[in-house]
Amino acid sequence: MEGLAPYHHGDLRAALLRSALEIVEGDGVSALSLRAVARRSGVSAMAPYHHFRDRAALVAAVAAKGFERLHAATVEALQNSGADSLKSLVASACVYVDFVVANPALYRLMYSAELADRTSFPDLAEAAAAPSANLARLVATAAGAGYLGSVDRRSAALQIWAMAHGIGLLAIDGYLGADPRPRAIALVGDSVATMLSGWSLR
Amino acid sequence: MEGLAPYHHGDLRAALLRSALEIVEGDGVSALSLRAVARRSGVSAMAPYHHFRDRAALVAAVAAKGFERLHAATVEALQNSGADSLKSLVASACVYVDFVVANPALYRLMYSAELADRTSFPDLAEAAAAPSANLARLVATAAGAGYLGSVDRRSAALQIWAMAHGIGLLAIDGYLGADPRPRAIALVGDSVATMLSGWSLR
DNA sequence: TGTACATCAGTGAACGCGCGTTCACTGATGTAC
DNA sequence: TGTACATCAGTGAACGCGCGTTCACTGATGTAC
Repeated sequence: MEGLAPYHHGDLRAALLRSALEIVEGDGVSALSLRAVARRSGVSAMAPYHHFRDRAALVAAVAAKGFERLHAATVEALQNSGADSLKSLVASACVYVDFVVANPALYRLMYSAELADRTSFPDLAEAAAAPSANLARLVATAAGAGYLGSVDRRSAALQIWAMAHGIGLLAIDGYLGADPRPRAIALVGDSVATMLSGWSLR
Repeated sequence: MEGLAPYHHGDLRAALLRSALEIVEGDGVSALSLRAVARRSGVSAMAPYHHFRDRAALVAAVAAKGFERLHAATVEALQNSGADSLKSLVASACVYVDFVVANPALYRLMYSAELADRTSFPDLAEAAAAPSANLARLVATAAGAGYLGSVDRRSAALQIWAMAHGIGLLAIDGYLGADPRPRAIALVGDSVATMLSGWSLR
């Protein structure tokens, strides 16, 4: 408690998670190891084992944090937009892509193959479900307003999600040029609007 | 030359590449190492260095092979489809997604972050350009047939690509259920058709 | 046709690295009495 | 209020692993003469 390196950290778990996010954004998913996280947190290599069962648990916790942030960003944006369901869908797709571009390595981690099976990580599964549920709600509202024509709600939601996912990934992989953010956001906004107008004809 | 283990292999490079593809599809990108490739080819651990400068070169060569296969699949499908540009676009998007679902780990490798910078791998850059060029051609034809309205060709191509990319990835990541192939193909076909009908209104 | 020799494709041992994980430990914390 | 003690969060040494890469080598191939 004298300011320098007390034996007990206080909130090491949170600190480890913070370090993990920094490592991921700085050097990519492959640089994320328990030892690296410990090192960056200024703690012995074994300390993380008191907070994460193994490497997979750490990775899952980081991914869950990512989904929480993504969800929070979307929710915040929706509070500032009106009740118009087309605008809400477009806006949240734009926020989604903006998140991807702002957190490329984290987003890749959230959808990395090593986390494909989430049955062992219920917290991650729960965190990942929130954005989906949000989208489903927006699509249902749009359907109520007649934007979906006869199109299945689940299909509509998947197509919007896939488009945002795809544009975000292409952007961070360099296929949209050196400064992809404005372009990616414009593209996803356009495409969601196009899909809704296409569907409403059916 | 007596049938068993001749000193010189004959075509080790091709054999190594074949092993690499098997390893990737079997155990994922992270299992792809020079040593593993040598092991599976029944050759000493150092032999691959005569054919690939380092691990990155091997990975790039595998990715290039993937793009070649993807392109070949698309080209073949187009020969069997008619001249209708809407049908051609829908068909090649379906073939694209089919390829992704059939070669999940290879597709992930093709778009992995470690290959984002292709300036050091001109062969890979060239292989990756072929599918894009193909799509651009199809979009140009569709534009000529009035399907694009006033929409920019490059934007249209990017949106179609992003949709196929997104749906393919969601499929192989398990978001489309246990047997995603039919569902993924139906989704991408629907969505491309929707986009074209949406655009033609503008 | 034979031979010398350059070239090339493979071998095998060895190195240093960072990693995950185990183990026995020690210092700090908080609670029961 | 004080003290004994259980609990918990951290340490530090050690292990075995697969990896990329280096190095000096050797056996096979093919070509010049």
